[in-house]
Formats: sequence, structure tokens, C-alpha cells
Amino acid sequence: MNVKSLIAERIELAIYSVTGQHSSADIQLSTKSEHGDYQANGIMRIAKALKIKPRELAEQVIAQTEYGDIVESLVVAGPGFINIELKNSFFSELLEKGNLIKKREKTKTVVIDYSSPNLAKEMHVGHLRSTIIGDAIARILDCLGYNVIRQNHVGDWGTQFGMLIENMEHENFSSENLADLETFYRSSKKKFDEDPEFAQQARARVVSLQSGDQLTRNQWLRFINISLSHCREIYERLGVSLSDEDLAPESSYNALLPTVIEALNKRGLLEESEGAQCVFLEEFTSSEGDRQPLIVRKSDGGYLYATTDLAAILHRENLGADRIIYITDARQKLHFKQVFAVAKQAGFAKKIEQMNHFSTGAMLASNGRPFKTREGGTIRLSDLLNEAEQRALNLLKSKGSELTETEQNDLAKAIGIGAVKYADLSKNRNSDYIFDWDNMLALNGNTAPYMQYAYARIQSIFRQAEVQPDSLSGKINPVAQSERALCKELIRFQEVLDQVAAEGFPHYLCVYLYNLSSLFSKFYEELTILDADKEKQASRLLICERTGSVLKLGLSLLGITVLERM
RNA sequence: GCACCUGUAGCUCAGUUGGAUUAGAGCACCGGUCUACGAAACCGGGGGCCGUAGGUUCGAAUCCUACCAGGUGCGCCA
Repeated sequence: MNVKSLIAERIELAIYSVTGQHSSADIQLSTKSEHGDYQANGIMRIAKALKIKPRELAEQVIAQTEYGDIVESLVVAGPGFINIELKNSFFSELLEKGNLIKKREKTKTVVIDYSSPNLAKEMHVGHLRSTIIGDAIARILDCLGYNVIRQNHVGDWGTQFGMLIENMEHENFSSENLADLETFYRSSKKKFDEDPEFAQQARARVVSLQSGDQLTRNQWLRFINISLSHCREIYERLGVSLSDEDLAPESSYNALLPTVIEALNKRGLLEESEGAQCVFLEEFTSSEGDRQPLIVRKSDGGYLYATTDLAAILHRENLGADRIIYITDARQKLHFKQVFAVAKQAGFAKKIEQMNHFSTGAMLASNGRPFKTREGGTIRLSDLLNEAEQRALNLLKSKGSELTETEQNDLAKAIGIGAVKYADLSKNRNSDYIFDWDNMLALNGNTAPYMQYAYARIQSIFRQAEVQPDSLSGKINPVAQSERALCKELIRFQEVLDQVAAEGFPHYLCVYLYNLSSLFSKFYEELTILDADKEKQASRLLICERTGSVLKLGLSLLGITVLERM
């Protein structure tokens, strides 16, 4: 249940009955405990528009609000805030019932495009952000009851593949001895850049590939399959929910491309410029009259990624999308802005209500420079993940774990991978972020291990008490400040998920889970659970259970596994 | 040249769309709390001209303008 929306509804109804207008009450979480649990900030804005005194309006709104079941008190404060204190019984009952997440009834279809690696080479660190952030958003939308269609728009078409297939012939490579894709890509690229004759043959390959030459196509398929199996392995290790069914490769849009051009032409959007077919839109014209083109067909007749992306929007429309989301590097911002605008103009997205490009910043090394190997090359994702697991294992050993060797290895995987993912997810996706092993593996602060620890501690309580957490039931009565604070945070879960779903910022969920873990630690330090009297013990065990469930579900939505002990 | 993004504590980051005399976390630094429901934790302390300068209003880290610094993109790569 979204508590914030519930409160907003009540207060907005009262605002309507006082003013006759529908206005946002602007409900926010109170920043200070003296100001209650939530606060309504909208009164001052409304009063200003109506030219009445804010405090008087606030009084009238309070008098009209129906709140007996959820709110303890509504108080006018400062220049016209309404401070809202929730009834303990309200959140106790909510928590006793336990179902904190309410799925949508009228479902919407959301098509989400993420990861989308280039199959010409192995996945590298540059693919991490889109993959992880996209997966979290997809899972959250899923959990909220949206009909989610994942699209992995892998790059499997174009010059690079001509180059690779040609080189497979030259080097006499078969799929069996192509284990190291990255090296093969580099040597092919080198040859392509240095040997004009080879480059020519490579381009000819592209033509025969795209015209359906059987031999070339077979080679291409073999190559794609090797590359895909690398991806599957990475997704498996990362715990990413993408499967083969979500593949929507560039090549699959090939047949649609002439249709796209034709449709643009029919709409009168096409214009030839310097031999290329372009779309010029008003909104991409500067004040000096410089026009920014979206090139959809090259002068040699070839199509570009803009054409493919337009075709992909047509495809999404056919999938019944109400909303489409793309998660890519921020460098593609202008590109998607243009593609969305052209798609709208061309009538490719008549039924799509929302088109979101959620862009991500870059991953940087601790010196603030791009994150590369010492030689200046890209870092393979598999190497990065190996290092994460190794570092987590070292950490476990240094803590003198009592667990067996195999248990430690399993833990190291969960901790290492979780730390890498969480480090990425917990930052605002817009900004570049500095990749730092020590920060992400720290056992304190806004890190995955800190939350995994909080969860493990909760499970330990249940083991100590010899109870099955899922069998717990009864009354919750938060008497102490620290348990009330924890309960109040627990009922915010849906509110936070709704916000991530709307805005595409998983770090809101991270901040929330961190805050929750931290409130749990305070609660745990301050109050006895097992030694408390029967009633308090039952209540507190149930609070522990709800905290554990929210942590487990919350982390799993981020694609991070919890640990029973660590 | 034009456009977009970023600038918050020594470091890494939040700041819920303009909210409350005192801008928050973690690391690092200083100090405190275990004969133990997991100290991998908790509590306290110092540390800030929110890049700079104006403006908008009851109220600005948040909005507007100019400037400074860093990054990125902009006609036939994706």
C-alpha cells in the first residue's frame, strides 16, 4: 500500500471541499521528527493562488479531512504546513497483515530495453550499468504488476561482423577454438585498420551477409552463438533476468527498414541532403537556423542505427506497449531525443503514452579517468567479476569465518557480485561514478554487505528463538521510539517502489533499504527481543520478520541475494 | 560554434521535484559501548560560503540569467 498516496487522497479531498479545486497537497515525508511523520506542503501554494491566508486554509482543510483510521493528529505549523502524525494502530495493522505491496489492477505494458551489448566482442565494464540498472527497473515493474517485456537489442549486424567472419576464414578459426573473443576481435580490427585489401573483403562480406548468402550466414550464426554464450554466462553470474526470449537483435529489424523509410517519405518527413536521406525537425533547429539532421539512409543506400531504432519503435507499438524505456549510456541522449521526436511525427508511436530514455553516466577509475586496463584497453566483465569474488573471499578469510571452504566460496560469490551491483545501483544513474573496491566491499555504510549482514542477523534471531519466521503472526505494538521508527519505514516500501517505477532511479530503493537496515540496527541495539516479556517478544519478532522480508524482496528486486549467515 | 550533463565535508556519495533558525550519510580522524538475541554493530565529536556572482519569493543546494571548471555529443560508426 502506498501510504503517501493514501494520505494525499484524503487531504486533497478536503482541499476540494474547501476550495472547490483539485490541487496537489504535496505530501512529503517529514524531515524532522518534531514535524510529525508526513507533512503537507501544498497549502501555501494553493492559498497564494487564491489570495487567502495559508494558515486559515490549513485550518479549514484539517477540519474537513476524514482521518480517524490512519492519522493521529493534523496540526498547522509554521507559515502553513500541515504536520501529519500517523496512528500507531494504522501501521501495526498494516504490518500484521503483511502484504506491503499491492499490484496494479489495470495493468499496462512496458517494453524495457537494456544491456544490449555488441556481439562482436565480449561484454566489458561499459555494459555493466545498463545491464544492472535496467534489470532492477524491469524487476520492480514486474513486482508492481506491470506487463513487462524485456528487449535485449544486441548488436549483431554491420561492418564489424563482415570483418570478423572474413577473419575467421583467413585464420581458419572454428567455433571450438574461438574461446577468446576479445583477442580475436582485436586482431581482426587491427588487420581491418592496417590491411586495405582485407578491409575491402570484409566490406564485401557485409554485403553477402545482408543479401543472405548461405555460407556467410552460417559462419555469422556460428559466431553469434559463441558470443551469445559468453553473454549468457555473464548474465548467469550477475543474476540478470535476461533470457534468450528477450533477444531482439539488430538484424531482426532488417526487413522492416525499407518500410520505415517509405513511411517517413509518405509523411513528407524525408529530405535529401548531401546525398543522404534525412529527417529535419523544427525542434532541432538552432536559433541561427542550423538544422540538425537525423540521417536514416546513407548516400550509398545503407541504413543506420537511427533507422533500426525507428523500426524498433514500430515493433514496440505492435507489441502493445503503453510505455517504452531505454537504458543506455548518456552519450546517446541526443540520438534518442531525435528518434522519439521523429517516431512521434511519423505516427510510429500512436498508442505509446510514454517514451523514456533513462541514461547512465560513465564508470571511472579512482583517478577520475575512464576505467581501463593498464594498457588502455577495455576491462572484460568476466575479469571484473572474478576479481570481485576473489576480493570478497579474501575479506571473509581475514574475518576468520567459521564456515567451510565451499560455504565460503559460495558466500564470496554472493558478496562480491552483490557489492559490484549495489555500488552501481546505489548511485544516481545520471552521474559518472568512481569505481572503488574498498568502498563497495565495506561492511559499513550504504553497501551490499551491510544489508546482507543486517539480514543475516535477523535470521540468527529466528534460529536462536527456534521459530519459523513465516509462521509468525499476532499483534504488533511499537512502544519504543526505535521500533516505531522502524515500523514507519517498513510501510514506505511501496511508496519507494512506485517512485522508482515512475522515474527510473533504483538508487531510491537503495537509500531506502540502507535506511531500513540502519533503523533495524538501532532497534536491535536498543531493545531486547528474546528476553522481553511474551507480548513484546511476539511483537518484536514479527517486526524482525517484516524487516527481513522487505530486505529480502528489496534486495532481490535489485538482483542481489541475501544470506542466511555470513 | 551550438547543445546536453556534472560541480555539495579531505575522499566516495545522498538530498524525494521550492520547504521548517542547525544541508545529511559512509570512509578517514578523535573518543566511548561486548562475562555477547552476530562488535561485520551501535553511540558521541570535530569537519561545509552547496563552483562564483546576481535575480525570482513568505522560503533556494534545488528555479532563472551570466560567468568559471570538468565531461560528453553534434551528416553518412553503433
